[in-house]
Amino acid sequence: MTRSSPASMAEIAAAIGVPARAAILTALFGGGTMMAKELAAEAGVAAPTASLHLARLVDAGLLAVDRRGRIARFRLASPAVAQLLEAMLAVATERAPPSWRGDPALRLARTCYDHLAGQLGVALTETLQASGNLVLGADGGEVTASGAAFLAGFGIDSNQVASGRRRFCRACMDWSERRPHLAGGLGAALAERCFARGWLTRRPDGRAVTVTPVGAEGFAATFGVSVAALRAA
Amino acid sequence: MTRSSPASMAEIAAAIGVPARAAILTALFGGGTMMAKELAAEAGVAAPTASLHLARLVDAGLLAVDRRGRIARFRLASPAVAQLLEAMLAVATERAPPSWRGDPALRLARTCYDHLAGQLGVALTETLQASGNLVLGADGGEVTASGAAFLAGFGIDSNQVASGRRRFCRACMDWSERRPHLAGGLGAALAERCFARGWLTRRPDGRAVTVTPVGAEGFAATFGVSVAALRAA
DNA sequence: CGATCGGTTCGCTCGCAACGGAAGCGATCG
DNA sequence: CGATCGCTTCCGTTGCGAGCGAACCGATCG
Repeated sequence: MTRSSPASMAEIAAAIGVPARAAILTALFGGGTMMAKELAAEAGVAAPTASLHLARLVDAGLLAVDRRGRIARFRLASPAVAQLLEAMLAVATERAPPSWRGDPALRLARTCYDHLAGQLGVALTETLQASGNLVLGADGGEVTASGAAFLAGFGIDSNQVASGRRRFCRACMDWSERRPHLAGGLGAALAERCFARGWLTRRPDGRAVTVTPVGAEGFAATFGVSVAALRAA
Repeated sequence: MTRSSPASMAEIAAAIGVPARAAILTALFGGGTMMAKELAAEAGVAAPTASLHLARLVDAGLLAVDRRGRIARFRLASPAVAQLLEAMLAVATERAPPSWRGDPALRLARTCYDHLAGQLGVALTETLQASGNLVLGADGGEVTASGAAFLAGFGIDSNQVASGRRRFCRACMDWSERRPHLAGGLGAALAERCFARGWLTRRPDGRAVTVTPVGAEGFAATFGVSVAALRAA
C-alpha cells in the first residue's frame, strides 16, 4: 500500500514539530553528542519533559543514544537525518522575510552534521574542484591522483576513508549559500583535520564554528581561500 | 539570533506532522495540482477540515494556491519542498522494517515532484551519463555536445531549458534506490516528453506511473533501458 | 433569477500530549 | 556504606488543535 508513506512521514514530522524537540535536534545538528541534561537546558524545558522528548526522538529513529552507566549521550541517528534537517532549513530560509539568511557567523562557517558548511565549506569544496583535486559527481565523487597526494599532505588517507562503510563523498546542498558543499566520509575527514589542526574551534552555543588566526592563514596557504574575503562578501 | 531556526523548523515540521496533512503533501508530491475537494478525499477528512489544513500548509509556505473563480488548485510551493519530502521518505525507509521499500510499482517508476524517480529514473540518468551525453556535477551538471544533439532528437531543446529561470540540472537522491536521479529543469523536461509521447501515463491514485508497451519499446530503443529487466530486479 | 456547487467560517466536542513536581532507581564517588 | 548525581517514571493540570455538522458566501450555470 502506498498509504504507509504518509503515515510514517507524519510520524517523523510530528516528532520534530514541537519547539522543544526542534531545539534538541538543532543543537545536535552540529554533529556532536550531548547529555540529556544539556539538551534539556538547550530546549528550555525541565529534565522530565526532556526525557520524554528524547525517548520520542529515539523512537522515531531520529536520534541514537549511547548509554554508559548513568549517563546517556545522544546524537543524530544517521546522515539521512542531517539531510532532513538541512532540507527543512532550506524551506525555512526560502519562506523567510525578504533577506534574512541567518546569523552572519552561522553563514560564514558552521558544521553540518559532521562536515563543514557555510561560505567556508562551499569555498573549500569549489577550490578542490577547480584545482582538479576533486571531481564531484552526482553519484558520489572521486579524488584524483593529484588530489590524493594533496589530501595526504593535509593528513587525510583517501584510501582509508574510502574503505569505510560510509559513503565516501557526497554533495550536500548548503541552505544558506544555495550551492553544494562536500559531505560524506571525506567531508567529515576534512572537517576533523581542520579541528585537529586548530584551524577551527567549535562554539559551545551552537553549530557556528570560529576560524582561528592560524586557521585563516592555513586556509589561505593550503587552499587559497581567504576567510577575510568571505567575511566581507 | 540562532534561535530563530528551531522555531521555524518546528513550525514547518508541525505543519506536516499530522496524517491528514502528510497525505495531502504526498498526493501533491507527484507534481500535479489538485482541488481542495480532491485533497479532502485523499486525506480522508471532511471538506471543512481539509480547508483548515490547506490554509495552514499554505501559511507554512509548503503549498501554493491558484484561485480561479470558485475553484482553488493547490500545488507544492517550490522544489525545495519536494526535496524536503524526499528527505523525509529517506529517513522513513531507513527506519522501516528490515526490507520493505515501498510498493513495487512505486519503486519501478514514479514522479518526484516533476521529474522521474524510481528504478526507471535512476536507470535513465545513469545511461545518459554512461553514454557521455550528460555530466552530472555537484553544482549542477552539463549536457555535452553529443548530449544536446541526442536530447534534440528526443524533442528537448537544451538551450531553451537552460535559459529558464530554474536550475537547469540537478541530482536528486532517490529514496528507494539510494542512488541519484536527474532533477531540475532538464529532469522535468525529460519527464514531460515521456508523458507527451505516451511512454508513461499517470495513475489517478498516487505518484506511481505506468510504463506503456510503446514506452517499454521506446526506452529500450532510445536509451537502452529494459523496463522488463528493471521489473525483474 | 433561482439552483447548484466549491469553498470557507462558525460553534462545538473530544482527546492527546506538553509540562513541572515529586518520587524512584541505578551508578558513581567520597 | 551513605551521599550525590543523572535519568526516568508517575502523577495531575492545562491547553491546543483535529474533527464534524450546519450555516454562509460567491461564482457558475441552466
